[in-house]
Amino acid sequence: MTIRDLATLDAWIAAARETGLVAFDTETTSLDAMQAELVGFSLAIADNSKNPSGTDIRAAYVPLLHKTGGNDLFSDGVKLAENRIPSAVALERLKDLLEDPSVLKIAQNLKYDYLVMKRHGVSIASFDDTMLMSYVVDAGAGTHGMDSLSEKWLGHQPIPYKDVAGSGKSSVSFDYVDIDKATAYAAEDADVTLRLWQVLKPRLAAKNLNVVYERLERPLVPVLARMEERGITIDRQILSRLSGELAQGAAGLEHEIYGLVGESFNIGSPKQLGDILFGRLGLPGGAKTKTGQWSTSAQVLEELALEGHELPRKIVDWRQLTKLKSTYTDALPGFVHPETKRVHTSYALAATTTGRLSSSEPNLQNIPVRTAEGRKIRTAFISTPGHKLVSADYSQIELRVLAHVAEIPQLKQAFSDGIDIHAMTASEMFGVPVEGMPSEIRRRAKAINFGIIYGISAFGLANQLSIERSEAGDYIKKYFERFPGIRDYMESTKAFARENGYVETIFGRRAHYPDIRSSNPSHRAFNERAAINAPIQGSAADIIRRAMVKMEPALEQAGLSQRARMLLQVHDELIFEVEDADVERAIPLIVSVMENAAMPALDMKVPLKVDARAAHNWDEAH
DNA sequence: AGTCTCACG
DNA sequence: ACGTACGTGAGACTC
Repeated sequence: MTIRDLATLDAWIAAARETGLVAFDTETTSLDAMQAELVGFSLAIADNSKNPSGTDIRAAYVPLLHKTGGNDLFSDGVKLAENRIPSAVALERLKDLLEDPSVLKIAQNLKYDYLVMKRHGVSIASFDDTMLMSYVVDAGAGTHGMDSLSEKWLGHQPIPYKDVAGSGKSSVSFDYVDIDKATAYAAEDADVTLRLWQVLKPRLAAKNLNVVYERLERPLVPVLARMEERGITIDRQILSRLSGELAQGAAGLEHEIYGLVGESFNIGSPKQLGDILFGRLGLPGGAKTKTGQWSTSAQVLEELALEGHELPRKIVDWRQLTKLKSTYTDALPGFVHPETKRVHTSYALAATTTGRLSSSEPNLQNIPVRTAEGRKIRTAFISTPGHKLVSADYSQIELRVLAHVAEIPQLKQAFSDGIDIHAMTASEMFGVPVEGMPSEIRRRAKAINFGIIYGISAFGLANQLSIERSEAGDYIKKYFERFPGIRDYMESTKAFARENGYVETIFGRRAHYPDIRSSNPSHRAFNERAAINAPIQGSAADIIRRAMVKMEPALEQAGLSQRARMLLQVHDELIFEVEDADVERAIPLIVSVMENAAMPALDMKVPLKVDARAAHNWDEAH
């Protein structure tokens, strides 16, 4: 039903207070929570007040800002629908409900609604998120959007959004959807959300996953919402200047490439490039892509360059410059918010199989760092006047997790003693002293350590080091002789995954691998490597999640919460904006929270180490 | 919409 | 004999 008068809204809110829980959903003008205007909201209530898990659910939609009428009515072409509660009044009532800690609010992807409401002055307290509940129960087994959850658990397909607002060019924002259609759609969403909660709540408990949900997932929602809301400043002048330099560099290379080839073509087209390199010029092809074309990947081109060809190097360089230009210097300014003048990424809490976050629109977890050219992009991420950016990152967190979970004495000892872990690995394997270790030996040991984390294969290691597969196989054999506990750990992880269909992190988070028993050997091997990696990557993800949850209370207690603000997370790194005068005090606190993030719940047998520094921009802080 | 490539941890 | 290093998101090209 549609709620159009205050008395009815009050009655619904009173009913929600009776049962102590209400499903809630916002309807807005944008998928981007930082841009979205609230158009209306829906509520769903389990009617039987003595039995909130009952199936007797009613749902309603409260329109706030729907527009109506045609171009003939007003010069601006719109008029607010009249048959509704004045939005300021409805919002006031809604605020009372959402901020009431004695009523559990249930939403699907709550971070979105949380941000929208926060921007309207409402701070939601006491909530559950069905998307996160599904993620905790089923990470790796499908997506966690409402439509797929409804299909999966309720056998019901909700009204598609495009049936309400249209699609493509003819689509309209939700404020132009008529109220009856909006009600059918929005009320159903709240209804489905409540039903999903009723299904998922007992499943969380049955699988003993409440702790993961309550300590690693749910409390992160407001933390991430605040980070997204704060955003970070970028210097558009720096990006614009870099863009010009990249354009010049790319144009020069383009000219040289056409000169060497003898004609112009689209260098950005892998198809055309492959035809030129391996057809017209007759260069020896390497790997093929899955569609049977010659691969033109950087690795292939680098090898051709090593064989003395002049062209591939220039193509690699051209690719690098155009990548930096299109993905970063040209795209980032488009993400500057018109009002805040900052860039607000969006973090996905339920996107990865392992428990990592992901970042999008824009992705701020893949800002270049590995090349000098790329790092210049980081100089454009700056602190506001009177502040510094502080970057704090875990040192070797995944290898430390591996040392802990696999209980490897030499690794644990090396981390406790603060020894260079790759040099130690090389020393164990090749009998070379750590002092004066040749860099090439260390480089190989480092690649092996990474390979172990990824579920090593001779093929992958050979590829990485550009050596023969047999030689890579010898390294792996040697490694397992020196670290038999790693091989045991990998084998027992595989066995566990085969037996249970999932693996677990140190906090008990599960990552599912439904295809681990595939009869296709390569498919199965792929799942096995992923299953070996997941507890390591996922445990590291758990640890930084704990650090993020603990960070704000710790800053608050130190009186720094207004002066030191967490802005970004990049898997093993947290970036803060800190007032100049507080940097020296904030850094040790941040480091301490991160280094102790796994305690006291977990008794990590390996110390965690965090490096932190402050500077005016991200490049110098990192 | 799918493919290829490449940016990050 | 398979065909792969683990986890992501985005831009350009292609159909």
